[in-house]
Amino acid sequence: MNPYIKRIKDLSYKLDLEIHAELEKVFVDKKFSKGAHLLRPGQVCTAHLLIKEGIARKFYLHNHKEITTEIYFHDDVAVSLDSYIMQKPGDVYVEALTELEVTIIDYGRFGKVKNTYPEVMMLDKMFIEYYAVWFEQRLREFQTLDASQRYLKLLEKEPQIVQFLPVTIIASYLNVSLETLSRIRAKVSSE
Amino acid sequence: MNPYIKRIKDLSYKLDLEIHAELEKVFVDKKFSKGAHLLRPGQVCTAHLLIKEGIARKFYLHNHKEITTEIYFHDDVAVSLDSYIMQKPGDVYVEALTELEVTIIDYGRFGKVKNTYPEVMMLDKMFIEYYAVWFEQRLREFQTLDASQRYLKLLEKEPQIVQFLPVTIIASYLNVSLETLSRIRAKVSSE
DNA sequence: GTGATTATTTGACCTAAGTCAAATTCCTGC
DNA sequence: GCAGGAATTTGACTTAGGTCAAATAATCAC
Repeated sequence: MNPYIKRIKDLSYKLDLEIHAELEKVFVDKKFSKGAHLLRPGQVCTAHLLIKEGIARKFYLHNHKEITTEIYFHDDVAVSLDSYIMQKPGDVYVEALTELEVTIIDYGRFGKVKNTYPEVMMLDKMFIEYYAVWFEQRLREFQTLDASQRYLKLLEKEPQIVQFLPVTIIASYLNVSLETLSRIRAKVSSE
Repeated sequence: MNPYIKRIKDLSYKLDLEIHAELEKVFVDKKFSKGAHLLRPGQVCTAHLLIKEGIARKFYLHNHKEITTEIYFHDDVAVSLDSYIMQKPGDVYVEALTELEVTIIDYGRFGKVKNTYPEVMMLDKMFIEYYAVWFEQRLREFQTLDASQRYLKLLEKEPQIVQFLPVTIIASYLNVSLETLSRIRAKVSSE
């Protein structure tokens, strides 16, 4: 398991029952159907979205082209970071790629629990740390790897993405054209 | 001013004297000469480095090529995030590009203050938030802009970088070859 | 199953940016 | 000021990956 995730889980197991009970009150489960938008540009991101079941992605539009920034599976948390932190309108979509079940963690209500219990604040901080390091690593991949290497790394690190999703989305996640991705796949599988 | 920086400054002005005094005790000033390495691969990043005077950068090596990830000026904070959070050996250099004065904020000693005063923990969290959003934006620039657009954006957002630093470093920050950067500059200045 | 629609692959061609090499220009120390 | 070295620019050539278009292949509705 990713050491950052492990750290978060370890701490959350240690929380006492009272805190757990308070957190439970903040959680609200909700279902979305395939293709639904859980968040759109212009909206303020007022919640963390914890994925319980299904697949989702975050993307933004650039010159009418969709650029996928993250793909979420079970236990991942979807959030438009800038919009959430500043509570200002964002510019991304969060979209259900399959039938989806999520736990919604409301900004305001979670904030209250956070301010009451330092452990919860710590948990929140660890989440941001994970996010920051994840982004730093992803940036490095763009700086150091060419298209095929990025694909191979994805295949290795997140085979579920390659297995379950159409090339259009994988290509936009790798920041290559779908034709190029198709050629990369042809080459890789012929080897 | 960047809204994230403003948020951090606003909160830090509000801290009461007691906390300020505690923080002061943690700060240690130090000078480095041009070319010095404040951090090297293999070392654990045990401090935040707050730049007081001069310019520094962070970079890593990839295939014997230096890739500059950040460039720091007055009031910026240099830290190898992954190494600092996990207190494990990192893989980056922090280098003084000029004569340099920094305030060193030790991990362990700062941690104690953080755990005593929730406001300081909050301050620390805000710093990480800034970092995460900064990385997310930088990633977007690589995903959506070509070499000239990245250069023009840098010229607009951080003219000091372009003014004071050699093309080699700017090029490695923009992730282009120095020849390409030189051609971009020739074109831009002839327009 | 069959036709229609959508996703993927393949082909031909183009362009941004890289590499290697040579030519300048800019700094230094003396 | 000048010789030597570094930094920068310019030129010629190559290449990864993009675009546009056509051909298959897969999926869905009925």
